[in-house]
Amino acid sequence: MSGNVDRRVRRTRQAIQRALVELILEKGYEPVTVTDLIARADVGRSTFYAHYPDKQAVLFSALEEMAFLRAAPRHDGPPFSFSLPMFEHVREQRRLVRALLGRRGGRVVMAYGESLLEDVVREELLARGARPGATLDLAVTCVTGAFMALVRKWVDEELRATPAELDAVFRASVAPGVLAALEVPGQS
Amino acid sequence: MSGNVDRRVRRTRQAIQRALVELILEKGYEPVTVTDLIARADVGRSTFYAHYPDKQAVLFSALEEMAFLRAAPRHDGPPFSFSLPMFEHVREQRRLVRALLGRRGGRVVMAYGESLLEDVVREELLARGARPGATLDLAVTCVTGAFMALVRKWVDEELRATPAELDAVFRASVAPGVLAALEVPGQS
DNA sequence: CTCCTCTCGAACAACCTGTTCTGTTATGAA
DNA sequence: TTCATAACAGAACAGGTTGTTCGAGAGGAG
Repeated sequence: MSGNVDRRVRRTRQAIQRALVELILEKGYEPVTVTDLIARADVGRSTFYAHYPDKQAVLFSALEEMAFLRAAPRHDGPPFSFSLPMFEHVREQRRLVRALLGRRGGRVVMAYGESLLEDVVREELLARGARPGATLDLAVTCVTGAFMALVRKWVDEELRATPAELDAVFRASVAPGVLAALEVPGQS
Repeated sequence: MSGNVDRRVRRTRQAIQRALVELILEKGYEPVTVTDLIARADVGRSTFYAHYPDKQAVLFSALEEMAFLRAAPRHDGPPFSFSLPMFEHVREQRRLVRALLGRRGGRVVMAYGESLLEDVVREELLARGARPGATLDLAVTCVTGAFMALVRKWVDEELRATPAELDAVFRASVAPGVLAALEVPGQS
């Protein structure tokens, strides 16, 4: 009894989520219709609405798979060391991430992903001694914006690079300025 | 004869664009229908399709007003000095920018705005002596991503700050790292 | 095996789209 | 001012999507 739910329910939800990812990769998020989804998932129309109120709800359920954006940061190593593991994780789940965060993805998901990452960044900066305030908020936005932009372009294959290269340029680009602006020591 | 077009044409197109901006601010881009648009603009259905093939075409026509993202950078002052004038311009056109680039805006416009800004950033870095290559591409993405993230949050009023504050934190956060990573001197 | 949940598939009204048509009005040129 | 014409309004249209409802049937839990 995985998850304590009927096997049929698992099968149905999984089929719908899988179908959504496939269809987003083919046509982008917005053009995907519920009719497309149930055709691809081979599921009855009423069945769909028994599980999800609309298309967007499927999106959010698929989002759980992107929980790596919530990974707890380490505060002892070099700054923003969440970066390398995340890029590696993104590479492993490239299909999913491209569907959700890539160019063809929806706007809502991007905002959600950004907010997850913001928490990670803010937490690390606070742990390193930054003081809460407007400047911290701005800096967090910069760091998050830069990282997410890299991820978006990377999964869309507008950038060709290895996780290590992405990580190196990302950290080298934002860490010095941000840490100095917040008066935080570079290494612990 | 402004623009050498029939006055009725100007009136119609303007009304439709204005209606789109209003409706995006009220409900977001995606839920806006052509039927909404023509009702708000008080324009006949056939008239709409005589001017635009679809909703998205209106969006792109409104985009022309955001040409300030294409402003030519100066290469003599401090790095990334396009930032302050742009933030000021954004403040003046807050309504429009929020509709197009803000949370309720569409994904396509965001990509378009990002690509405009990327050109500006890349041009400046090349003028400062950076060498073309993968590292430059990554750095440009970081800078652009950080800037656009600030703009998005600012117009959506998730950040409260003056253009000068935004400019200061933005430049302080990204300039040192990026210039160092590209082996470019800090000041000319 | 039995019961109950889940699923199927059809049918539905309501909405939106993009096109076509006819008749009307405003515009710019003469 | 007059006038030909380009632009407009408004209705009607087929085709597609949405979200709901219903009864019949299949599949899993116990």
